[in-house]
Amino acid sequence: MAVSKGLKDYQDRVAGEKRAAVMDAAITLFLSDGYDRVSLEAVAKAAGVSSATVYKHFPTKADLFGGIMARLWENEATGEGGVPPAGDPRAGLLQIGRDYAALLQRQQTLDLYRVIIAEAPRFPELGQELHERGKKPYLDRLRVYLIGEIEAGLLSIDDIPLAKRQFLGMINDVVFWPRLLIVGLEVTPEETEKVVAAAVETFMAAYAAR
Amino acid sequence: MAVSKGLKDYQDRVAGEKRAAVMDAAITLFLSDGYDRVSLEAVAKAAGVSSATVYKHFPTKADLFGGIMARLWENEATGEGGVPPAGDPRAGLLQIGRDYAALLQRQQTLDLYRVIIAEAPRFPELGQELHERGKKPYLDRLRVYLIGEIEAGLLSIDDIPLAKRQFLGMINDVVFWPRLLIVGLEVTPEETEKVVAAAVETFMAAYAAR
DNA sequence: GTCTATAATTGGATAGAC
DNA sequence: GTCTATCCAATTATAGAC
Repeated sequence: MAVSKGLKDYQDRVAGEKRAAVMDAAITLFLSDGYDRVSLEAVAKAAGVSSATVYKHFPTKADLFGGIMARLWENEATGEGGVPPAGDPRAGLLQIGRDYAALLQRQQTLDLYRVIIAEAPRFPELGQELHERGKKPYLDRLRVYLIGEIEAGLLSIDDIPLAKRQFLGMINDVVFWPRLLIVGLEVTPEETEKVVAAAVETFMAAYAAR
Repeated sequence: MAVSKGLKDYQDRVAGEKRAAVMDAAITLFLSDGYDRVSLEAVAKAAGVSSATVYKHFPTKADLFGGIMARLWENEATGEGGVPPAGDPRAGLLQIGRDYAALLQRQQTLDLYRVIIAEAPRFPELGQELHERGKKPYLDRLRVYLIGEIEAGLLSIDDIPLAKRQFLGMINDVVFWPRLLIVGLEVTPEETEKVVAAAVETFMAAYAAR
């Protein structure tokens, strides 16, 4: 009994390790090559297992792909930074804008968006989920923050959802969007900082309470 | 002689028609399914020719894909509308913003961006070209227009390239970007108009000459 | 659970007849 | 130029031994 229990534990541990290895390999490959160009044999090879093992853990390629994306989002720190204190709109907007820009600057964010955009017609729930997990945390943070500043009498905003998107859009469209089309395009930290600061100024010009 | 010349003309005409049919079929398929999921046999079938004929006109699948994208851009009317006259910044910005939003609203624009973003790592020149052909005409139009209004003393802008991107970014991020992730998401004409108008107001708050 | 070996299908690309 | 028929490589997925 003790022996067979020990054996089972061992098998479970190995299975867990192999499963993790498969997922790690799949993440790397899917993010760099896209869904269609990745064969499960390539995943198996990169993970150091046989393709049959891959199929034991993930019935189909689509299941593997879907499982992986969920795991990637777990790793993403979404609520990082929290909501800045009210009282200084420029400072608060700068902080949120910088955090957002930092997320957009990561290579993994770029690869992830590229793959999900490509597969959105075939995996609609993944596109939906990336939108929720990627952008919404910042939209939510921004909403709470803006309401605070409005209550403090420092900002005056009619349509808050629209104002939020304007702010993030001014950043997004320079720092992230072009890099999806032009591979290898670099945006320097200085440029990023300039863009965020300019977004804050334009936003304040429109929405500062008079 | 006359006969063989007539025969050659006939063959040329047929070849041209088949070539056009192949390109039409390929456009439809590539835009809806993406590069990898389209087989050349499917293209041949949809075009009503054999796969060997496809290969006579386009040596490789990549050649076919590249040839098609170039043709799509020819069809796009890029400079439409021209530069609005200076004198009324709100009116001019509204016009350019509406034209831009209209381009972004087309299904074909969405499909094209999706496919090119997905293949940008493998076809870097296509991503570059889409950026030039898609966004740049509006950036150029906007630049010329803004300079006119600045010279007329109605706007005051330090960093024109940045201001341009802010304006288009405020539109783009609401009207286009989310639709790449959330398939089937509709943006109504009313919403679009509201977003464009709001972008104009925010822009004016920041850049109107005092 | 994991592996080796392989089945079954499909894809890109070509040879040769007309 | 176009077609039929086909080659060859790669891919998803499974069967059966350990």
